[in-house]
Amino acid sequence: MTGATPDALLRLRIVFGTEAMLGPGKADLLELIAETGSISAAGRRMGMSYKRAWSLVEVMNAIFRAPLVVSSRGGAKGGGAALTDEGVAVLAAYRRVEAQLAEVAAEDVATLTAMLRDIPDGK
Amino acid sequence: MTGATPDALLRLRIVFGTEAMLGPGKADLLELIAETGSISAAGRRMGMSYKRAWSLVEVMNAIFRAPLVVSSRGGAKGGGAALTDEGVAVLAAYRRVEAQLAEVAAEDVATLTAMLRDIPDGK
DNA sequence: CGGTGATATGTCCGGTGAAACATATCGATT
DNA sequence: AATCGATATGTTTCACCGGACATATCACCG
Repeated sequence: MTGATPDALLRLRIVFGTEAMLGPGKADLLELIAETGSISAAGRRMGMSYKRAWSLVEVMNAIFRAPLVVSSRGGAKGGGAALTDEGVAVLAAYRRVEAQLAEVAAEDVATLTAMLRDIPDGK
Repeated sequence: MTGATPDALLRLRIVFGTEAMLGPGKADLLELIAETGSISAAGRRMGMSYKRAWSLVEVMNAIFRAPLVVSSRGGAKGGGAALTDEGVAVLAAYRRVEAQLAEVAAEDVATLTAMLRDIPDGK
């Protein structure tokens, strides 16, 4: 039961190059980092190992000119992480596209759903 | 180098249940089956084994009430496959959503692209 | 009736990505 | 200086997906 992402009806991935891409996983992670102020806490909430969460952050920071996440070690609470302005902007852009997608896709998705054999779980 | 899909800027996946989903791979496959009249030819074009192509078709036919692809064995040319009306409809719906997505996402995608470190290949 | 070419399926095997485990490091606070 | 919690990173193991093979089957046509 990895249960990575609950189950969004529409999953969007923005592919930049061969390696660089932004999907639901990284977006959710960004959001949770902003919310929790910690990479590990964010990863925990998503049910992924700290290692994985951290490596995703590493990738994101690598593909963008400016880092999306800044982190600090040590200190009273051990450390922490936060989104930079760029991180906030990237997350916002992704969410915006997601929302607009949901809007324009609604009709066709309804059509497709109606053609399905059975509804696995009343989503 | 599987190189399934060259590199679409926007990859869309419509998730129905836990197993049932429709993404670029299945959509492209449907399109190529319609075009070639053959599962194996379609798979070949996409650089995938016949087995894989066939299994994708199997899944699609399973999750929808009516099969999207009908196939026949034997005959002068050995056999063949074609899309049903439902198959055509599903493909059309998917492509429509894709197109609309590209439209509404253009601006934000441009923003994100501008924030990237380097352009891998002038896509 | 045998050749043909594509569908239909099964098995095996290897590579890949992720999980699991293991540390090392840092620095404000106490 | 000792503690604490989170960052930072390496290594090893493992499960799973997909590719490569291997066949069986079918029906039209020459």
